[in-house]
Amino acid sequence: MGRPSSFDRDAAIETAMQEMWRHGYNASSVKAISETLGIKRSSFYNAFGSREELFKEALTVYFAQSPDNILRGELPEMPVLELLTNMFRAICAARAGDPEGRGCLVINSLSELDESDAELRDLIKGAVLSGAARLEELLSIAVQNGELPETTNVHAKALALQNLMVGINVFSKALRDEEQLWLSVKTTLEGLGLYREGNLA
Amino acid sequence: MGRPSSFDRDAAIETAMQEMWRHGYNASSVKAISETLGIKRSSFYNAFGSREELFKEALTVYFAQSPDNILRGELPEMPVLELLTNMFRAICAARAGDPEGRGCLVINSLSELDESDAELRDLIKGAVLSGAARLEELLSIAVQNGELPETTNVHAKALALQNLMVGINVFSKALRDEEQLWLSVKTTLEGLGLYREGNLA
DNA sequence: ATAGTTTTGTCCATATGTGTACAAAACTTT
DNA sequence: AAAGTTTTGTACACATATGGACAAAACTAT
Repeated sequence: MGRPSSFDRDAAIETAMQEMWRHGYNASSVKAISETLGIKRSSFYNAFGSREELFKEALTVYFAQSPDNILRGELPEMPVLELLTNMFRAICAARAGDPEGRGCLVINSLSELDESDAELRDLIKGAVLSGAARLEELLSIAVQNGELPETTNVHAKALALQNLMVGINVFSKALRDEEQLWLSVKTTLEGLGLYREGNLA
Repeated sequence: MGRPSSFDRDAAIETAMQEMWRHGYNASSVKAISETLGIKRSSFYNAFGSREELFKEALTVYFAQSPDNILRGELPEMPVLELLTNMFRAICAARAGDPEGRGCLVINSLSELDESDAELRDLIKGAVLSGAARLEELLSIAVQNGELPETTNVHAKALALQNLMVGINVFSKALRDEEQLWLSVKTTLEGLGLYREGNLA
């Protein structure tokens, strides 16, 4: 029913997400994205409503493929500390491996968005803070599992971990070498008593 | 000689720096800054040459008042670890104390700038990497002073510290409470064996 | 006061960017 | 084929943004 769309909506979101990741939210104007997609702005507005709505859809796509997505979905059967170590190693690999050095879309947005985009900013803030909350849950599980001593201050360590994660996502833009990046992370993890050798599963 | 400027150039740079800090480099157009300063764009170009040149001058002003400026100037007479602990505490206080939650101008720029501003991006990258180098120097001094054991891997710890610093400057945009922010930092510093109680001098 | 210098206001051309309006195009269903 | 629906192309009105040109304004030094 109705005229069919000339483009694949999902593929368009993926492309738009890559553009926003590359150039940032504000630099990704409706005009620019539309031209990248090879569609008219009228089609853009028709398909996505607004740039802000598209960004939200792009975020969902981003989350699904992000190296820290174990902070959102369900957990694999694996010791928690091994899981965390693997996650951090995966982040280092992804950030250093990106030839464009784009860092993390979410963290870039946290940096970029100011009061003028209050709603999006709060969305991003929420994502970051819930990441910290999730890390705290994971550490609590590790305590229950006997992977960590009962005396562990899981709240403090979760905040430290989230800070480490935010840091690496931005630091990776300046420090382009994966070994150095990982050294930085591993050193911190070891200091926190949270580093575990593990299989790269 | 010649017609006198209608505005204070230094004050204008300070104001422009605050605007760029608030809204980011790209959002700070020549038009916007000129209007904030209450001058015409012709005066802007005449006084500063270009937006990029003004940004460089703004960076100098920023560095001078940044809570991490001990990473550039000369060192106060103080144990190194105490100095570092104080610096991190000062960063937490500054970031949490900023009602606008602007984070750090340099780190924001590292996040924001992409290939299209290659020169500025390299400038910022350099600043961040030289921060890491300076931290490594400081830790080496601490080893020489006997504040740290000879076996300390100063390179690894310096990278971890710089990562911590980058992290806190961005994380502070989501985590607005100074106590929580400091808890995150203190936990990491303790883990690295670099935390020292000290006077707030 | 006159000559020289620098800043400033105004105008230009051009490009980008937003959001809406509306008719033509391209479908589906009956 | 006709009616209904959705996408698309084109146009409009407006604001933002860049950077240059150039004359008027506001000073200093002679």
